[in-house]
Amino acid sequence: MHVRRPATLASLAAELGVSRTTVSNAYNRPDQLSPELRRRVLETARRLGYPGPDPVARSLRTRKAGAVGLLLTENLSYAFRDPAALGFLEGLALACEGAGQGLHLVPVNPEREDVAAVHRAGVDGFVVYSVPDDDPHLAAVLSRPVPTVVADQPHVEGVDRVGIDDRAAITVLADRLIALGHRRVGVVCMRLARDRNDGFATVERAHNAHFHVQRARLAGLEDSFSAVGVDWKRVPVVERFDHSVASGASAAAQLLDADPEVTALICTSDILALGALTEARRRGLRVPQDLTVTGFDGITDADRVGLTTVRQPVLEKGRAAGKLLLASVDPTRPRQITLDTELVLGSTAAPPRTAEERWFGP
Amino acid sequence: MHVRRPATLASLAAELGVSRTTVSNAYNRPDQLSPELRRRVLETARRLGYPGPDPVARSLRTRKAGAVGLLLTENLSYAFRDPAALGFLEGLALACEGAGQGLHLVPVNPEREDVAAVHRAGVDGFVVYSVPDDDPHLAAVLSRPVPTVVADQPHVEGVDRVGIDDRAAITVLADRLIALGHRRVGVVCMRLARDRNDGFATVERAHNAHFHVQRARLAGLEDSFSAVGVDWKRVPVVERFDHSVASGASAAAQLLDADPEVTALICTSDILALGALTEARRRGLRVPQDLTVTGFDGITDADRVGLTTVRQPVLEKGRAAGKLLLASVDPTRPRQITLDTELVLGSTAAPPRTAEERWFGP
DNA sequence: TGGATTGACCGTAACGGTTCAGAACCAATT
DNA sequence: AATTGGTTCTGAACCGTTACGGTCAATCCA
Repeated sequence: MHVRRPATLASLAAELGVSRTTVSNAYNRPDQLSPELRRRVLETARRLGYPGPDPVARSLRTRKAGAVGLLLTENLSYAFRDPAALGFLEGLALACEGAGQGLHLVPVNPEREDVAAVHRAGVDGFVVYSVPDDDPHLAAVLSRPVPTVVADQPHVEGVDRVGIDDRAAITVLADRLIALGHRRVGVVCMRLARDRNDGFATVERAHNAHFHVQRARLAGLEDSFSAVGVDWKRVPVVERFDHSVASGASAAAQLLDADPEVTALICTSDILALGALTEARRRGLRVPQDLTVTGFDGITDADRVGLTTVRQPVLEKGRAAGKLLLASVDPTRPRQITLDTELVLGSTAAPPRTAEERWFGP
Repeated sequence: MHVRRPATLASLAAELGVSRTTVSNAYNRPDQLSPELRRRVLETARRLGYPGPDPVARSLRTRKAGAVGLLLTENLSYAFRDPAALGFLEGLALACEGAGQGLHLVPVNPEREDVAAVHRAGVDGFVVYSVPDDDPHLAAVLSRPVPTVVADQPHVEGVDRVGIDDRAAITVLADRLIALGHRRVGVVCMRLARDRNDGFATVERAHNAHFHVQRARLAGLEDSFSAVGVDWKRVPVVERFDHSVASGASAAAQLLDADPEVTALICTSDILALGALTEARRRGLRVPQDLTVTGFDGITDADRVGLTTVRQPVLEKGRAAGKLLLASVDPTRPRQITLDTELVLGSTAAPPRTAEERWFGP
C-alpha cells in the first residue's frame, strides 16, 4: 500500500470530473452550483478524506489571513500576571472574536533579538502593546505592509494609537497630593528602558525613557510639583525592571532608606503601589497617617485595599485597539483614540504629618 | 503618479537582474550567495520598500504556519478571568514562545455555531481546552489534518491528551472528609453540558456530563462516599453555568436552603468554593466549625484564604500541552501525560458538629 | 419567435514564495 | 591537460487555492 497523498481541491475535482472552481464554490458559494452537485462534492470529499480548502492557500489567494497579530513585551508572564495587561488582552480578544478574527500572539524570544517571528506571522494587522519604542520587534512590525495600531505603550509618530492621556491623568492625582500639602515626595516607577536599572533614575533617564507611558507619567508629576516650587531634580525616583508587588516593596524600601522624610510615595502602577503598602506595613508606618501611597491603573486588588489611584478603562482600551485595527479599511475612522481616566479617592492618601507629629505623635 | 504595486520577490529579482532563487536565498540562506550580492539585494529591497518574503506564501510552500491554534470554551472572558485557565494559557504561551511558535487564539462566536474560523486558521496544530466533548468546534478541529492535543477538558478517544487524574485526585479529598466524619455533604459543580442548567443536577445528568473534568470529579466523589454507605442519589448536587464567585455563592445558598443539615460543601473549583465561603459568612456560619468547604485547583486566592483544596499544576499543564503538540513529529513521544496533584490541607475543613453541638454550641 | 436573462459550470491566470537539480566559473590538485 | 571540488547563481516545478471573465443551454418575456 502506497502513501496516499492528501486530497486537494484539484484531486477532488478530478475524481468528480468537474472543475476546481466548482469544488471551491461548493464550499464558498453554495448558490453557484446546484444543490445536487454540491451534495456530491461534499460527499466525495468525505469519502476521500478531503478536509476542505487549505486555509493557507486560501489566505494567499484572498490576501486575508483572518487574524490579528499581537506583539507583547518580552516577558510573557508579565502580560498574564499583570491585571492591567490582562484586561487589555481580554478586550482585544473580545473585539477580535466579535469580528470573527483570530488573535495571533507573536512569540518574542527574550534571549535572542530574533525578529523573524514577526515576519513569519500570517496576519492582517498588528496590535502592539507594552513595548519600548526602540524595540527591534516594533520596527519589524512597522516594516510589514499591514495596518498597525499601537496601544499606548510604544510611541510612534504617525501610527494609529489608542490610549489615555497619561500625563494629564497623573497630574490630577499629583495636584490632589499637593492640595493635601505634600511637597516631599518620592516616585516608584516601572522600567524606563530596555536595559535593567534597578535603582534610582536620573532626570535625564526619565526624560529619555523608551516607555512612553512611564515617561508621560513622570512628566506629569514633574509638571505639577515644579509648578508649586518643588525642585524636581531632588525628587527621588526609583525604577524597577520587573513589574511585581515584590519590586514595589523593594523599591519603596530603597526610597525610604535613602529619604526617610518623604511623606508620599507615588507609584506609577497599582502593582508597585501594593508592594509599597506591604513595605510600609513592614516598617510599622501607618497608611495614610504616616505615609501616603498612590498607584495607577485601578485594578481590582487596588480597589479592595482602598488604594488612591487613577482608574483607566483597560478592557475598553483593548477593545478599542481591536476595533480600530479591524476598521483600517475605512479611511474615515479616527486615527487616535484617547480614553478617559478617573481619579479614585481611596484611603491611602492624607495630609502629611508635620515634623512635630512625626516626632511626638498626632 | 500611478499606484505602485507592492514589491514582490519577483519584482525585486527583475530589478536586480538576478533569479528569484537568489533573492530568496538572500533572506533564508545567506551562505548561498556572495556577501556583496546579498548586500545589494537587501539594499534594493529597502529602496523598493520590499518588506521581505510574504509569510503566507512561504507557509503555503513550506507547509508550516509557525503557529499553534488554541480552541477555548465559548466564553472568552472565562479564559481570561479564571486563574486556572489563565495559568494554562500562560504555560502554553511559554512553550510556544520557547519554540518560536505563535499562539493563535481561534475566535469562537458564542452566538452562532460558526465553525468556519476553525477551518480558516492557518496553524500547524491545535490545542483544545475547556470545551464540551460534543462541541462542533471540536469536531471541526479533529477534521483538520493537523496534530491535536486535548487538555483535560474535552474527552476524545485516541487523541493526545494532557491532564490530571481528576477522579483519583478528588477521591483523596473526599476520603479526607470521610475520615473527618462527614456523611451529609453537598456538591457545587460547574456546568455539565452545553445547555444552561442553574440548579440541581440529577445523577443521570452528572453521569452523562459533556465536560469530562466535571464528570470525573463527581464520579470520584461518588466512589468515595458510596464506599462508606452514603446513598449518592440523595446527595444534592448544584450546578452553575457561569463559572464565577457569585455563582458559587448562589449555588451554596440554593444548596443550604434545600438541605440545611449538610456539614460539608464540596466545590469542584476554587472559584466556586470562594463563593461558597462568601455565602457561609453571609449566613453567619463559621468555617470550618459550622461548615466545611473545599475547592479544587489550588489557585492563589484559595491559598490566601486557606482553602482546603486539591492543587493541580496548571501552568505545567499548559506547557506540557504545548510541548506535546510541538513534538508531534516524534513518534516516540508520549501520547498521554498525566500530571500529579496534591491535597492542600487548608483551614476550611474540620469534623462536622454533632447534632447536639449544632443546637447547644460546642 | 427572437432577444434578453438566468443558472450552472469551466479555463486560465494569478497569489508570492521555496526547492532542487544542475550550469557556469574558477582555483587547486593530480 | 584533465580532474576535482567548491562557490555562486539559475530554471523550472510546485504549494493549493480563488478571482475573473467567460461559455453554453435553458427559460422567460413580449
